[in-house]
Parts: sequence; C-alpha cells; structure tokens
Amino acid sequence: MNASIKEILKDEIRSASGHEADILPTPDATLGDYSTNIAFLIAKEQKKKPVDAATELNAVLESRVASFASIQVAPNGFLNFFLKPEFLRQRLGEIAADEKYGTSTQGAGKTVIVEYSSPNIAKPMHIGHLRSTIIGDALANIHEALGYHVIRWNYIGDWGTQFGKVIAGYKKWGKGKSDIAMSDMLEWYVRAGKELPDEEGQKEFKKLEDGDPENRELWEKFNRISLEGLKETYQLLGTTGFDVYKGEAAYEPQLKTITEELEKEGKAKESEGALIFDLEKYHLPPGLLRKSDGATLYLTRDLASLRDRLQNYAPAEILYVVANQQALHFEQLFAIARELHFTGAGLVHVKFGMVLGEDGKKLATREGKVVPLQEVMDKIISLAETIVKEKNPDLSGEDRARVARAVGIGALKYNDLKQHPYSDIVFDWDAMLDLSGNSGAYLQYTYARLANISAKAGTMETGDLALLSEPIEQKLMKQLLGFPDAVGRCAQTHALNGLALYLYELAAAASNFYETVRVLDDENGSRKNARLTLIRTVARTLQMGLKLLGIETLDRI
RNA sequence: GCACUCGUAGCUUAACGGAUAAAGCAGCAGCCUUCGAAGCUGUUGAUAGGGGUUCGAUUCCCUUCGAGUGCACCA
Repeated sequence: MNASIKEILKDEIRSASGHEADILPTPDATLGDYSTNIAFLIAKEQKKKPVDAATELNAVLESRVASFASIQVAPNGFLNFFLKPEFLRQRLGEIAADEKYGTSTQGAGKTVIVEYSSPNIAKPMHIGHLRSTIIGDALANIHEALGYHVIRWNYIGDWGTQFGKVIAGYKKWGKGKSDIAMSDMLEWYVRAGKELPDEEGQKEFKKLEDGDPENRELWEKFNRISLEGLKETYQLLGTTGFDVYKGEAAYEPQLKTITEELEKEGKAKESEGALIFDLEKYHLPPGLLRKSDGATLYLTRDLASLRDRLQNYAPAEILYVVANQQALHFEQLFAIARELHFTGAGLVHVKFGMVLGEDGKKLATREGKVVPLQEVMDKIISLAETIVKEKNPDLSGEDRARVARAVGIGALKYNDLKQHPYSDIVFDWDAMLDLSGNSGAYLQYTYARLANISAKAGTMETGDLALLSEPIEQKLMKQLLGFPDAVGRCAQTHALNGLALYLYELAAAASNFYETVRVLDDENGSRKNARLTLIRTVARTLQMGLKLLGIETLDRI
C-alpha cells in the first residue's frame, strides 16, 4: 500500500513484458495521468512498429491494472494510464488517515553522514555559508524521512593558516582586549591579510601546530567565542541541531602517522620538498599531503576525517555539501580513497553554485566585502515585518514578530531551494523579498488559508469522498499521489528544487480550488466534509513538505 | 594552456533521453456585499551557432562562440 503508483505500474509492466519501463508524467492531463515509453524499447528489440508493440502489450496489461486505471494507446506508441476516480478517492482516504504519508522505510538500517554548513572559526558565517546550511539541513531531513539514520556533521574549519592570521592580527592590534567579539576576529583576519606579510600568519600557525601554549590558549578562546555565535545563528535560521561538531583540528594528532605510513608504503612520494599522492591514472593533478615546511594540508585532514567516519560510523553514504569551487579537491579525495581501499560508503560531493553580489561578482571575505549572515537575516526579517504589518494589521506585536521571522527566513530558504543547486545565486534583495508568486511566503499563505477554512468548519468528519467529482478536486487528489516520489527524488538527485516545485504546484492547485469552490457554504454536509478532508490532507502535505525544506508553517500569517 | 560547471522568454529560473519546452517577475485584459486579493482567471514571449548519435535531443557526443570556477605547498 506504501508503494507509489509508479512502482506498481513498473511492476505490472515488468511481469507483463519482462521489460523495465520508465513511468513518465504526461505533458497534458488529456493524455492521461502517467505514461510509459516501454513500447519504443520493445519495438526496437523486436523490430516492429511502436504502436503495434503498444497495442500488443495493452492487451495483456489492461486487465492487470483494471482495478485502478484504464489504458489508452497513443498513435505514436505511448501507453497512457488514466487513474480511475474511485481509485483516487480510495487513495485520498488512505492518505488522509496516514499521518506519516511521504515517509518511507527504504533507508532503514542504513547510515548517512551529511556534512554541511562547516563554517570557519574566527570568521562569522557569511552569506556563502547559507547555501551549504540550507541545502544540507534539508537533505538531512529528507534522508530521515526516508528512514535513514542520519548523522548531521558540522566539519568546522578550526585549523589552518587562516588561524595564524587571526592570531598575528590579535598580537598586533588586539593585545589585552578583554571582551572579544566575532567582529574583532574578522577585523584582525582581514587587516592581517592586507597589512602583514604572509609569513607572519604562517609563523603563528606553525607555532600553534607545534603546541605553543600562548597560541593554543588563544585558539581555544577564539573557538569558544565562535561556537557560541554560530549556535545563535543556527537557532535564528531554524535549522536542526548537529549531531557532530568535529572539525579539522580534531584530526591533527593523527596526521603525522598517516603521512609517514603512506610514504613508507610507497603510496605517497616526495616532490619538490612536499609529499604528494600521484593521481595521474585518474587524470588528476597530484594531491598535496604535506608542505615542504612539514605542515599538513586540508586534503590530509579530510582523508583522516574520512577514515574516522568509515571506521566509527559505517555509513552507506557520505554527502559533502560543499561549494562548487572545491570540486577538484573532492575528486582528489575520492580518488585517493579508492586507491587506499576506503570502500563501503558512497562518497558524494553535493556541490552548489556561488552566491554572487548584485553586480554579479563573487562575494569574497578577503576583500572585506563580506555580508555577515546575521545581517542578512536581520534585514530580511525586518522587511518581512513591514509587509506583514501592511497585509495583516490585526496581528499583535508578538504574533507579528513570529510571523515576520517565519516569513523572512522562509523566503531566504525557499529562494535558494527552489533553484537547482548548481546555479549561482545572485544575491538580489528585490528578488529575495518578493513574497508573491513562486515564493516561500506564497506556500505559507496557502497553508494558512487552508488551515483557516479547516478551523472554521469545526468538524473533523471525513464525509463521503465519492462526492468529490469536480475536475479541480480530481486534480488535487492526483497531485497528492506524487508526494512520495517528489521526496524520494530529492535523495536520488541530491537536489531539493524538485520538491520545492512539487509543493508550489500543489499549493497553486489548492488556491485554485478554494477560490472556485465555496467549501463552507455547501448545503450538502457530506460533500462539505469530504472537501474538508481534501483540504486538510493537502494542508498537511504542504506542511510536511515545507518542514522537510526547513520552512515553518503557521496557521495565521 | 588544461579541467570542471554552465549558456532556455525582457529578467530570475524548471524540465528522470520522450509527446504541443514549464513557471514566477515585469507587461496586457478581467475577478473583492460571500471561507484571508500575500490571491484567482486569461494573454504576449525562449532552447547561443554548427555538426553527429537516436524512433525521439534543452538533455548524450564533437566543434565554434560566450560566462563563471579551479589547476603544488590557502581552506
């Protein structure tokens, strides 16, 4: 009963023809609800016309699916399935009763590690970290809904030469300062980058690596301050907490033995004073494991972390939600992992495009041109508040603040998730704050409207679903069937835009429904209740889908 | 130079190798004595150029042009 219509159709076609079919959406409702291209495959294999193959298959298939669908053979060879209204009503009844509709157990017993957000210590999160956090959080939600055991891993950037810069900056300009804030650390980092020679930062980092007590103490202090700031940001952003906060520094003690072992086994070799892992057979540039001054690198630490994850968590999959720019790094990491037989887990770089400024240029920390995430959130919430005040003056101060937060943060997240992750996102306030059309606020608004109708009805009876016969009602019932597929596809493609689109289309059909059908005025009580059942089921599906995307719903906005 | 990611309507974006390329914004034309107009309905408008593979190509391959991002001691 949990199987989607697509799976059922696939199974039937498999037993009827022995072929693995693609079940496709139809371009137009007049062509049915689902279609399959199976006839083209058979036609090619058996050298006959697609229409003939389709007709032959139809003869066997028709009776097998008769309980829920009828079939039409299109002149060009497609087989089109029309779901029967009784079947749709029956499914609506089942879905309405299934609080967990959309979830599955396909991932039961499997662990997935999702690494995301991963900000740098000593620098506040900026708009660039937003995508990793939003996408990663949603992907983790999706995998949980599919029954996987998910480990949300924040791989903090708490090690590296950048840290030396902050320390060097502190020693130069911040000595004795008692109340250090994140902004101070950023200032030292930026200023050190501009005014101090690179060697200064490298020197301080080397001292830190060698265990210098003063630098060690500073490192711990900066870490503490940063983590507190980060947690506040996550709270406002409304993301689920992390299971593991384990950064690069945690692997520092193992790096020496790892590199030495690799060298001894002949897997890594010295070149120009540095230790490299040759990747010529993968057509990749060599991976650098150790600098000529003996210090280790990002790749070395990632390798140690990968080994840790495989040994201690036995994941089926590790998703690295990290920007496009690091594509080469991950190709190298994955290639090395293969060479070292680090097997057992699927390694996926879930890459995403950059966040660009309105001028279309990259937003970079080094030029000090960074937009702090906190500032972005504050601004969007305050702008949302202005709109809420205008659209719904009845809301009191406290409610209004809560709505503004949900709408502002929702807009920020939806604006990101509705796009394919590969696209670069232009950070355009106007587009972000456009609360109409295909936007987070539209979905939240639609949900609130549905919730409102349901609340006013004051009854929870199911009614007679057989009375749902309007085309728009049929359409809504069909759309509800697509939810599990939309969720499942997110996990397959590691992209969330499909689910965002699905929810938008569901909301649009729901809007159309309540604008054209007066639900509460209906004199036929049984039909009224049936429509309320439909409305509640759609509302709940919207709510669950938005929750998977990390977006809050409210009964009144 | 090499590698990767791209190029779709005026703008921002969709499309698991499938049928007449789908939306939002902007524009135009309608809809508020009735469940919330942050809404609904209708409408104008596009696959960078050229080859190829395929029954079928926005999707795969080659090529030209254009954009972005990487490419040994940052992360």
